[in-house]
Amino acid sequence: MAVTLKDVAREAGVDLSTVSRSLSGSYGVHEETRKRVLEVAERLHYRPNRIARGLVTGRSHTLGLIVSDVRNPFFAEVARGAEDAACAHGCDLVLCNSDLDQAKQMRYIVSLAEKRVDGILMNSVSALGKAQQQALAGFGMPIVLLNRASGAHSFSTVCADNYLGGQLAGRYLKAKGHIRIAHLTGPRGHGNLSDRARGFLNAVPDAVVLHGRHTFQGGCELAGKLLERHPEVTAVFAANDVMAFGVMRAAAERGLRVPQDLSVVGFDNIEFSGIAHPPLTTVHQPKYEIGAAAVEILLRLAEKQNGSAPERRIFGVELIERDSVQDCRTR
Amino acid sequence: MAVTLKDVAREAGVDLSTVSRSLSGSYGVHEETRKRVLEVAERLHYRPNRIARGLVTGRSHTLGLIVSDVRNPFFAEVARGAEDAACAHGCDLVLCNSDLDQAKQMRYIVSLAEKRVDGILMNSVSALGKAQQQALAGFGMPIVLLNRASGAHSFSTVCADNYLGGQLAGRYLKAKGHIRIAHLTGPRGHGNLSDRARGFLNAVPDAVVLHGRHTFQGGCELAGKLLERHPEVTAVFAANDVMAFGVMRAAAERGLRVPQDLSVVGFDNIEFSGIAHPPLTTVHQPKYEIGAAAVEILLRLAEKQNGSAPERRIFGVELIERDSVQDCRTR
DNA sequence: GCCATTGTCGCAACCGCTTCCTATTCTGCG
DNA sequence: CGCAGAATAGGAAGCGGTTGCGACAATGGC
Repeated sequence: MAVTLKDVAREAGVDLSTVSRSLSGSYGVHEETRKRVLEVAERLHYRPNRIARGLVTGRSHTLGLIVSDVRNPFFAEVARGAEDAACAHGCDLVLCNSDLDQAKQMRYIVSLAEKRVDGILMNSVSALGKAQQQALAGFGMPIVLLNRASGAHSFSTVCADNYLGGQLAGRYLKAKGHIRIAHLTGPRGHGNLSDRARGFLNAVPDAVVLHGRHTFQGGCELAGKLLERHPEVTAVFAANDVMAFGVMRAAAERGLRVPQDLSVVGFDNIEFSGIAHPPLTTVHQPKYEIGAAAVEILLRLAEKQNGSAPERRIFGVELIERDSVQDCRTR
Repeated sequence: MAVTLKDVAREAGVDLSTVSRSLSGSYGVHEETRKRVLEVAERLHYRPNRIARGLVTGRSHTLGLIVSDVRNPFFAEVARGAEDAACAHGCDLVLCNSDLDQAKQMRYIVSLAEKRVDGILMNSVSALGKAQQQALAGFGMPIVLLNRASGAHSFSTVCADNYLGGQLAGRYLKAKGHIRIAHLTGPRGHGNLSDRARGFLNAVPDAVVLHGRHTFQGGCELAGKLLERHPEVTAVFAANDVMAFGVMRAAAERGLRVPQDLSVVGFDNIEFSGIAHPPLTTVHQPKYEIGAAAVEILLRLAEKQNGSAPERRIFGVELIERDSVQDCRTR
C-alpha cells in the first residue's frame, strides 16, 4: 500500500541499496544518481518506514516516560520538558501513567521493552526492591529515575534539591519572624517529601510535623487537625503546592485569612501558585528542566551501550516570594 | 544481544515457526510441544520484539496524540483519558506538543506516519485548509480531531457541546438576576470558543463581548478593559477557567470581591476550579471521556481499513454551581 | 600502455517475526 | 491391513529497510 524503497528503486532504475544510500546521504553514490533518486522519491511521496529501519539498526528513536499521573501539573511540566528534549533529538516519547501502582508500572516497562524503546524515564513508585532493580537491569535498557536522589540503586537520577528546598522554606519563615511553625507532609517513607522535611527540620528543629496524604484533600485535613491541636502555629510549610492550597482552603473555612492569620509556603511552584488567591509563596523546582535533563542523560546512556557509570543530577531550587506569608516583625 | 525466536527454537529443538505458533497460541501445534516451548521461552526470558512483529503484521499498536500543550490542564486530562483507553486496548500513546504551530504539527504528523502509528488523535490548530486536509488524508491514516465539531472536513471528531455550554452559562446568569452581563473570549475564529460565544449570545443577546487571548493574562487584561469601559456589568462569562481566574485576579486588584461585586462563570471545570478561592462556578466538559472516546473511535477506524464514514461524537456539558456567582434576586 | 587505485553500484545477507505451503506422522475407519 | 484425512512440524518467502562485499569502469602514475 505505502510506497517502499523497492518502488523508488524500480522507478529510478537502480538497485534498492543505491536508493537507501542516496537517502541516507552516505558515501558511495554518484551525485547525479543521488539527485535522480531523490527526485523520484519526492515524486512518489516516499516515506521511509522507521519501523523497518529500527529493526536493522536496533534503535527505535523512541523513549518511554512513566509518571504516576500526567494530570498532576508537576508531571505535566516534566513531561513537556522531556518531550521537547526528545523531539530535539529526533525521538518520540510514549506516555505511561502508573498511578503509583507497582504492577501497572511493571507492565508498562515490559511493554516498552518489547517495543525496544531506547530508554525509559520514570518516577519510580516507592523504593525499588532488590528484585525489582535486578529485573529492571535485566532488560538491559537505559533507565533514568526522576526524583530519587538517594538510594543504593545503580540507576541514573535527576531531581531537585529537596533538602535545600525544605531548608529554604524553614529559614524564610524564621526570617519573617515566625516562631511556631508547622510542616504538613505526605506519608512517611516518601523519598522526596522526607528530604524536604529533613531540610526543613534542619532550619526549624522544633517544628510541628504532621503526616497525611499529599493531595489537596490531605492538605485540608491536616490543616484542620493542626489548627485544632496547635492554634499557636502562625506559619505552615506544606510539602507541595496542592497541599498548600488545601491548607488555604481549611483556613478560609475557619475564617482565618492568609497571610494575616496564617502564613503558608508551598513547594513545586506549579503554574496555579501564581494565580491562586493570594498568590502562593513557594519553593520553585525546575520541572521542565528536570524532564529535559533526564532525556539528555537517557540519550547519552543509550549512545554508549557499555554500562557506563550512572549519572546523577541535582537541580537547584529557589524560593519564590509572593503574598501568602506575613512578616511578623513589622507588625 | 536480546534473546530471539531463533534462540528459543534452537534451545527447544524445534523450528522457529513452531515457536512462533506456540507463543501466539495459534492452531496447529501439539499441546506437549507448546508446553515445552513455553517453558524454554520462560527460562530464557524471551521477550517478543514488537517492532519486528509490527513490520510483518502492519500494525504498530501505537497511537499518536498531538495536543497544543500537555501542561494545559484540559489537555492533560484528555491525554489521561486517551492513554487509559489506549492501554486498555494494548496500545501505546506517543505524546506530541504542537504549541499551536502548523509547521510543528505537520512535522509530528510526518514523524508519526513514518513510525506507522495506527492512528492519530489531535486538536487541530486552526481550521485546516483544503490543502492540509488533502495532505492528511494522503497519509491514509485514521485521524480523529478533538474539539472540532463543525467544518466541512471529512474527519471523525469528538468534542463537547460548546454551544449548549455557552447557553447554560448565559441562562444561569440571567436566572440569578444579572442584567448587565459580559463575555470574555479568545481570538475571533477560534472554533470551540466561538461556539461557546454563540450559545451564550443566544441566551443573553445584549451581552458585551470582548475578544483577546484565552489565557490567564488575557483574562486579566480583558477584565481590566471591561471594568473600565463597562462598570455597570455585574457578571462575566469567561471562555475558559483559566481566563476566569484572570478575571478574578483583575477584580481583586481593583478591590472588587467575587462574587459580591462581580460574578464569574468559567468553562472546562479543570481541577483547580474547585480549589480556587472562591471555588469557581463553571461549565463542566468531560475531558477524560473525550480523550477516551477519541481513542475508541480511532481504534475502530484502524480496524476496518476501508474509509468508513467519519464518526462524530458530541459530549454533553453541565453547569457546576460553586461560589463565584452572586444571586442578585435575594439581595 | 599497463596495473593499482578509486569511485559507483548491484548482489545478497540479515534484523526478528508471521504465515502460507508442503512434507511427514498419526489417527480412525472400512 | 491399507488408505484417506487430520494433526503436526519444518521450510521458506516475505515485511522494508541497512550494509558488507565484490564486480566493473574510470582514473592516474610509472
